[in-house]
Amino acid sequence: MVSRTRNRPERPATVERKASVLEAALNCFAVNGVDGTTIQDIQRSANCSIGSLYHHFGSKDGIAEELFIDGIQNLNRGMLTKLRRCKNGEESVKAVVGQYCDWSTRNKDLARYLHSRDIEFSSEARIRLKEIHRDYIGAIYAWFAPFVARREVRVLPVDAYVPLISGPIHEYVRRWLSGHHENPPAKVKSLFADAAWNAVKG
Amino acid sequence: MVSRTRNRPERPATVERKASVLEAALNCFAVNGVDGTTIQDIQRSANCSIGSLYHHFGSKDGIAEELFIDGIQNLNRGMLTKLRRCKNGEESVKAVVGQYCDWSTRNKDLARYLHSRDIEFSSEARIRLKEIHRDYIGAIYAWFAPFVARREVRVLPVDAYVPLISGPIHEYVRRWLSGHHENPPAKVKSLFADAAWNAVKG
DNA sequence: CTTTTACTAGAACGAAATTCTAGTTACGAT
DNA sequence: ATCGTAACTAGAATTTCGTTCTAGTAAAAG
Repeated sequence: MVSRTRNRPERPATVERKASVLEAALNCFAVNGVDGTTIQDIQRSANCSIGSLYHHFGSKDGIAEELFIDGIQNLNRGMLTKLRRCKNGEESVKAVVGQYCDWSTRNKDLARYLHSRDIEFSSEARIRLKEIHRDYIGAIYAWFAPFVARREVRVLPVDAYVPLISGPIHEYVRRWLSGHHENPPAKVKSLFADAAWNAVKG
Repeated sequence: MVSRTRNRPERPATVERKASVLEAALNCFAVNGVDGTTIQDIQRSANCSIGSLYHHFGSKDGIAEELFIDGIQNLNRGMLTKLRRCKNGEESVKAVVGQYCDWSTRNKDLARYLHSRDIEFSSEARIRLKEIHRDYIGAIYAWFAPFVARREVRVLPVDAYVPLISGPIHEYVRRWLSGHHENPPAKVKSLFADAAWNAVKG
């Protein structure tokens, strides 16, 4: 477990195989849920052996964790890239909402999986996730700090910004992903973007 | 499975036993997570036999489902009761936020469990949950309809109300329950209540 | 060319969910 | 009151499924 993640670079075949396993796993999870998916399902779907799975991921939860972490990082990266093209507080707040809509629509299965929280994370993975979250939130706050400083954005308890800006669209998307309502996020994007800006503007 | 749920009323001892199993299960889930809890853990903790568990609940997921459904209904009931004491749109919207804070604080383990989504629901349970949700949402909309009719509350796409009103506080509470921030919901209750009202007032 | 290490393979193992068989207890009908 | 039936309890037997283990093959390093 220790030696696997350090040292030598992975062979090209390894990178491919790991990617194909994660893809296969996501498909299985999307169809049968995490618990409903067996190691054999993944192994068959990825055309590899059990030994290979365990060599690369260590456990079933290991696969689930890596998929989860990759997904979060993909989402975060996209968000920061989008954000850094914005010129002011209003554009930024609205971009957060818009990007979340777009990403979730483009990556439905992955979005559903990230919402599902069906994974028993190892303590290592939990620590890793905390780090990722801390770094991400740090970058986000750093981006918004100037807008708050010049009172473009309202001063609030730090923990309140994310819920106020992203809470409604998260809730909407979660419901949409589980089939609760008709309109795809694109249809309500600007409504929620306006509401978010309204909630935090100075 | 079919005959169990119809026909004869349950004996008093049965009601007690089922309740004690659900309580035991919630404790185990809170400590070790759903996956980390074995049937034996529950069985020992509830002082009953494996046969008894399977007689009453059919499976481990059956226990998890019933706990989930009971929890949702408890939450819904409390919300409607609170709501029906309100006199106007503003009071109602703010009551939704306040009641959610209070309930989650009073029932931390259950709230965490409801947020966890760690359950593979059977199709029966999924249908049941849809029904419950439909009825609940129906009652909520019926309550708010008059306020919308007289433009106390803004006219919006139906699917937007819940996310706009409850989205932020849901997000906040979810983060609080998983240890992300300091302030208990009570501390930010009025902030989020005001924001919710602001988002939907006419 | 040899040695080492990454990687693949699938049979064997063990833990935990579920099923099965054999009961016991409550309760309505006769 | 007692008989028959269905609710309920019990825990051993079985099955399922994640994980480990042993035996290899392919590829890179020396």
